[in-house]
Amino acid sequence: MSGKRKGLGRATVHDVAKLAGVSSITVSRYFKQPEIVSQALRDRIAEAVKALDYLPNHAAGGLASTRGRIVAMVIPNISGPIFANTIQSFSDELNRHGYQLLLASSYFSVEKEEDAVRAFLGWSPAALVLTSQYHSEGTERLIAKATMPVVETWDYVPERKPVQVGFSHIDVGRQSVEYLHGKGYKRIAFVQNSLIGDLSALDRRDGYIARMTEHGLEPWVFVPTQADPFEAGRQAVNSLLLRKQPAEAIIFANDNLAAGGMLAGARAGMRFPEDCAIFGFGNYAFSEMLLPSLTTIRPPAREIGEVAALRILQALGEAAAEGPLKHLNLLDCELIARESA
Amino acid sequence: MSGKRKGLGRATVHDVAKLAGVSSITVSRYFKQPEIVSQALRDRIAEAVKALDYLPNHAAGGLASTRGRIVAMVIPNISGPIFANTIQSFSDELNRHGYQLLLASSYFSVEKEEDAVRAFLGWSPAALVLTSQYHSEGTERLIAKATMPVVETWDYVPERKPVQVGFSHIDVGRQSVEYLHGKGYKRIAFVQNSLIGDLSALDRRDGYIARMTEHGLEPWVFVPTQADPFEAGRQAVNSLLLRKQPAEAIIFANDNLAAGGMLAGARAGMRFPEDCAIFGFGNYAFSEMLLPSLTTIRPPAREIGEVAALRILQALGEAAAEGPLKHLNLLDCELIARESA
DNA sequence: TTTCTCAATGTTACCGGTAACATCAGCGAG
DNA sequence: CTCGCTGATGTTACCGGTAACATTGAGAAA
Repeated sequence: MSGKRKGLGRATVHDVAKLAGVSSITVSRYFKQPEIVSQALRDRIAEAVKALDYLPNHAAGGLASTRGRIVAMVIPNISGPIFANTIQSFSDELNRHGYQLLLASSYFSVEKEEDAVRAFLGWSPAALVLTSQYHSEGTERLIAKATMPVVETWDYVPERKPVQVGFSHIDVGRQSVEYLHGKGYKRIAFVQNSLIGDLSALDRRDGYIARMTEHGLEPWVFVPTQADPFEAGRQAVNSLLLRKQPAEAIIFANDNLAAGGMLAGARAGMRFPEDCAIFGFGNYAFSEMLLPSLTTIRPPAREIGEVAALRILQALGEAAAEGPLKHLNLLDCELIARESA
Repeated sequence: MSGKRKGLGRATVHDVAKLAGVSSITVSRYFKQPEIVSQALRDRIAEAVKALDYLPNHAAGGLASTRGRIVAMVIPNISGPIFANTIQSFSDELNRHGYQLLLASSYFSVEKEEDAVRAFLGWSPAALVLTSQYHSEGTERLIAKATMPVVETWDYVPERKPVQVGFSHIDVGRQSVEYLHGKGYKRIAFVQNSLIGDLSALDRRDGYIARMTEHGLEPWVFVPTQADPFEAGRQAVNSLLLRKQPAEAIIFANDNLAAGGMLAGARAGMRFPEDCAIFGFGNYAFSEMLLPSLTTIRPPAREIGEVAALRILQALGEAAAEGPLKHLNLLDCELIARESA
């Protein structure tokens, strides 16, 4: 009932200290390094904490120690079928160690990404996580100057300075070709997604082109004009199959397109894989529920989140159990052969 | 090269102030209320900010003003098919107004939820968002004492003190019955999910039971023992259809179960809806891609996020454009009639 | 007994902003 | 010409913790 400034009205370390008859720093130590506080004081403090319903103010703590327990992540989207697993596992692993997740989405826009990074840096997060290796110049400058660990996920390009946790999209493209080629298919087309900005998908296309060429086969890339993945898939199937020399197999840039294509084809009386083999990417939740179930490549979404969190915790000195080399940063995709190819 | 405490090594308001030849509070005002700073000083400050690459430290600002620009949200899960849209739209709307989202998942565990709430309160978020009306006692106590706005989502029970933004699960159950009853089905079964903890799903079941009873029909609830939704669906279909008096229609607690059931049935040669009508809940991404496409109810996931954000912004005085009553807090679900029922 | 060591605890100042109040210049009214 | 008011800017202290250094006391070593 007096202080000029109001505060939040909550109990502070000082209140706890007074009640427990110790100094405030001891209360602070009770939380950060309980082992250096004597049992007697620990008990008294615990009692006071409970009596006052004390909750530490992390903003104050972070300010004083210049190392908050927040980790910031920018991801293209939350609601898409791809990244949610990464966010989930990343968040869980962090929470387990007492860190909190600050999240924003970029929608594959490097400008939005930069805005988010700028806003996040204001919170001095303990670490910063981005998606892919492609950023704006501004972002590059910010992360170059950043003092906290920076991790790039969903891509693996070890030459870059930030730590990478991901996989090679180019190899995914090659792997898809390899699988279909091994099954005897020759006229293998690739359907790109029309989503502007997802640069990594273009890497997969490049891998496809490279491997096709190595096999002496002619690459055949179709770029849908429809934005809706469903419609785009239909468009691709119509264009690639209703012709004299139809495609024998189609690699879609993602499972959404593949499903759209298959569904359009099925409703038009086509049969897969008899009329054409279908190959996707992403292993979305529905992929195994389709008829025929979709052959695809599962990106290590969950693993990326886990390993990224692990690397960050290590960098922050929370090393914990796991041996430092239990995981490598280059993760494997899993080819899931189902009915469609 | 001197100060006892190191700081983050970044430029501060004081640095900017010195360079611009003003006092630090003026720099602070430049950011919070530019209109009360003279044009001359604004220019000088802007220059200094750019020269030093100054980024405001939000932790310090939040501490001093006791109102940070962080909003905390606890949600059952991120990677499931349901909540991602809510998170996405919520986060987008907040970002648009300069707020950041702090996120944690509870996995339908009220204890985990309480842990998250406790951790979040330490950041003195500007607002707190929870899912559903069911919490632990500890959580109830915490939010009762909380000074910031608290919003509960995905449920609408206006009697409660926290603001609600959601829909009535009981009505969803009734609505499902109504639709099938209107199509002439009598032996309508309900397949509950076995996911322990999702209390709202039980409300849907109760709505089903109530409406069935009102129609003079006998409720018929099947509880799968399998945890995997796919397997659970199969189990339900086998149990409900391979009998003398098979079910004519089945309402599944969610689309995952429905899809699992339909797929199991299809592979066993059953035809839907000829042999049995199938009705889901959730309108998951795959639901329109199934063969037959799934009749279901779309919860207003995206709208919940938007309205929750709007309510919070209003409570924080960021009123902004939207008239206060443009949205109500009780949102509508959309029944999507497709092929399966 | 004296000195030294080390573990337990306290004192002080500071992290980077901003609320509250003070000051000051310019200007119209009396 | 002085007074009072208003808008622009500055001073001071404080938000709630914790780093760095100081102090204390008990037991070990001399």
